[in-house]
Parts: sequence; C-alpha cells; structure tokens
Amino acid sequence: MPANLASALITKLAVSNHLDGEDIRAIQNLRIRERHLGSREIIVADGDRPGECCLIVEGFASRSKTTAAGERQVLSLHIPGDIPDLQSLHLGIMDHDLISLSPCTLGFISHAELTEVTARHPHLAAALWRETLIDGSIFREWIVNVGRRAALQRMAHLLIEVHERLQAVGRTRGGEFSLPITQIDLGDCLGLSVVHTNRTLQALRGERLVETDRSGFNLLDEERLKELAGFDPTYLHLTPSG
Amino acid sequence: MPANLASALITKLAVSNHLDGEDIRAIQNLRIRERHLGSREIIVADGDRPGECCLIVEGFASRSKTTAAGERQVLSLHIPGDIPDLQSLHLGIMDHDLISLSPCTLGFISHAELTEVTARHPHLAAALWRETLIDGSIFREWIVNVGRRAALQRMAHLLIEVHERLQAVGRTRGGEFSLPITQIDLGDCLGLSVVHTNRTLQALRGERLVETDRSGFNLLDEERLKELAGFDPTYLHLTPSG
DNA sequence: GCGCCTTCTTAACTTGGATCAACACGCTCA
DNA sequence: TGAGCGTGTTGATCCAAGTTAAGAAGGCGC
Repeated sequence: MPANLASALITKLAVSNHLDGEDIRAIQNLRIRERHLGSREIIVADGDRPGECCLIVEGFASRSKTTAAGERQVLSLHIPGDIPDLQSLHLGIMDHDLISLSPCTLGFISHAELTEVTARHPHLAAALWRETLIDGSIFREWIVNVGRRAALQRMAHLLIEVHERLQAVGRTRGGEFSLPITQIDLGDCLGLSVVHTNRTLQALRGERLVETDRSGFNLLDEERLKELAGFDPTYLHLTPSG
Repeated sequence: MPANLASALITKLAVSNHLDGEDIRAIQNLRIRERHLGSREIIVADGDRPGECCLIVEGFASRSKTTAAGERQVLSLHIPGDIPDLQSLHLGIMDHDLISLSPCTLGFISHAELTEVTARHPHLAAALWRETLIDGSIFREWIVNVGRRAALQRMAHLLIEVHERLQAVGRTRGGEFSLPITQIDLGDCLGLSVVHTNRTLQALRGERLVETDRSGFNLLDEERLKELAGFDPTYLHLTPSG
C-alpha cells in the first residue's frame, strides 16, 4: 500500500483527534484502492448505494443537491484528507451528489473493511464519528451563512473557512490557497446568482481583501476579513479538545 | 428506571435502525436522569462543555446560533426521541444553543455511560452514529431550503419535514401535529423576517394548504404541499435500509 | 379587572439581489 | 485559424423580501 494514501487520512484525523500508535497502524493497514479522476467527474450520485467510501488524497471535491425546480445548491467543499461520503457507511442511499472540482487522487475503502476496522478499534471509530460530527457542525454554519449573512459577509466567511481548514492540513502559503472553483459554483455554495457572485467578489477585490484567479484565492488581510464576516472558528473543532 | 424515558429513544432509533434484543436491553439499562423544563429554557448554551447528553422524552426543542451581528438562525427542530446534543459526546465544546420550545421532559445520560455502552455494543454505537448522520442529512436539506427555495416553498418544505418526522414516531393525527412555535422562531428557521413569515403563512392558509394555531399545524393537503415544495423524503432516511 | 408584554397582523416604503441581455475573454478542438 | 463554448464582466430593470411603524389581540401577573 503506498504510504501517501493513508497518510492523507492520518494527517487530517490528527488535526481533530488524539491518534495513538495502534490507530495509526490500523489506518496504514487499510486496503485502499487508488483511483484518479479528472475535473468535474461524478464520484457518487444522488440515489446511488455505494459499497465503499472515498478518501480524497489530492485535489478538491464538492457535494451538491439539485431541487425539484432545478436549482443547484452546493452543500460542502472537500479537501485532501476528507472522506466526503463517509455517511454511506451507515446510510444506505445517497441523498446528494459528490463531484470532483479538480483532477483528484482518491482512495476507495470498502464498507466491509471500514466496518471491521471500526469494530476492532473503537477509538478509531470514535475519531471517524467525530469527523462526521464536525461535518455537521460545518453544515450548521452554512445554514447560518446562507440564512442570515449578507452577500459580502457570506463570501468572506466561506473563504476564511476554507483557508482555516486548508491551513490545518498544511496546504496554505500565508493567505494563499488553491481552490479551483468557478464563480458559478461559488454562487451555488452561497445561494447567490452568478451575476451577484461576480459583483460581490469584485467588492472584496476592490477593498483589497482578496485576490483571485482561476486556480485559487489569496486572502490579503485575514484580520479584516474575519472582522467583516464575524468569523468564530469554534465550529471547525480544529483541536482534539475543542 | 421509568420505562418511558428509555422507550422514547427505542421508538426513535427503531425508525431508522434494526435494533436487536441486546441493543434494546442495553438502552433499557442506561442510567437516565429525568428532568423537567419549562418553555424557552436554555438546555445547553454555546460555549458550554457538557458532561452528559440530553434525550427529549416529551416536548420540543431547537438548536440555534446567533451571528456576531446579532442575527439569529434556528438550525434544527427536535422532537421526542431525539438526542439533540449527542455531538457533545465527541466534540468538547458546544458551538450553538439548545433551547426548549415547550415544557419538556428530558432524560440526561452521562458521557461516561454512553462511552461505555457504545464500546460494549458496537451495533448500538453504529445506530447512534447513524442518527448523527441523519442529523447531518437534515442540515444539508436546510441549506438547500434556505439557499435555493422561495419563501412559500421553503415554509411548505419545513412543515412537511416536521410532519414526516413526527409521523414516524407516531405523533401525528392525519395532517395535524403539535409544534408550539412562534412566527419569530419559524422565521428564524427559514431565514426570513417575521413580517414576511407572517405573509407567507397567510398565503399558505389562503390556499387552504395549512391551518395553524399557537400550538401546532394542520396540513390540509399533503399532496399539494409536497408538490409545491418539491419534497423528496429520501434525506430523512426513515427506514433502516435507506 | 387592569396594565403590560409578547405575538400577530397590516400597510407603506425601501432595497439587496435576481433576471435579462450583451459583450469580452480565453480554451479546445476541428 | 477560426468556430464554438464555458466563464467572466457590466449595465438596466424588476421584484421578493426586508424595514419601519403602528394597531389588534391575546396571555399573565398584580
């Protein structure tokens, strides 16, 4: 098993959990099937009943849902170390889509393997359970974001969130991070139209708060952005005790 | 231990999980501390580090969050059988408030007790993990609701959701169910102002889709409401296989 | 029974963000 | 090399929902 597959997971879990040697050995012994995807490919679709979970080793993915009326809403953004469809281990049917945002290296782990390893390592099971709880915590903040923040604050909040999460796994350079997302998708994250997404982004650029290009973002003044968004990092639970 | 405390949990878990005799015995043997609360009391507050989890035996509760700018957003509504702060078992610090919506009977279970029982009964642990995953699934639908549905559809969707959940635990009479929520709180669920919440509710009443009074709702035409909201129940995962 | 407070309701007015419509700027691929 | 497509940008217009304000209607304590 190539070490880099498991190590993405270990790095990520170690952010929010105390892993002991036994946990780490158990992860390293997982049978992980490597797979490479291009950009904008469907990893798991709404209505599927997958038999394995997908670990992001390299690249970005998003979960999204489309209403009966055809409106799309992005539900979450996923970064290396995430297992965005961990829920399929315990919920039979997918209720949304999981799509790659960039070329990705993925590691697939069968449900059977995960069931066995979590039964044998309750502490590791708790760590994964904890990951799904943090997932939920981020969903809650997105409800607040979309429900109660104006466009500018909303966008600032999202960008800071992604930056904090990437920073925790060592994937930022100062305020700069890679996130190859179109304005269409960004709007779908924020519940905004493309046009207004564009205008809002320009406002942030005009204030010299953010720089963007097709491949990522550069937060020019994190302090002022956090102030603007009213950002409180508690909900990310980025320490094992918090 | 009074049977009714544990039985609320058993009823609820049995909706979405196959419980065997051993699981049921384990739940019945849980040490649950009964407590009664009035309406609008804080059960757990943002920033707390609780040492126990709270089971709703009778009554209703909501989770909510207030932004730095002072805007409140309700994150979820909880009904008998729910453990709305199950997350505190694995996330040290609360990132939102949990408040009673009505007079409540609650059952408190210590983290120590839950840790022990989940370690000894992996199948029960999986059932509880599954509950937190369903929680997350409902959060996702709320993101869609607030992000991409117009006020009328949004309100219809919420009312159907609560009806379906209450129906699953046998707490509806036809389209009628109890939910003693003010229009202020309803607006905070939907990301709407009180004034517009009132207008929207009147529109639903005018269409003869819904009747309301202070204590609950009566869905007069579930079919037409579901049609209006574009409701797909998959995300509630109300069967053990789904 | 009276006064107070919260919630509900309605009306008038404002506004943030949606929609519609072009055009510009790369890519990709023939 | 140039057609076509997806994305980004801008301007004009519209509208759903917010805001403000004020009265009505119920519950509750005294």
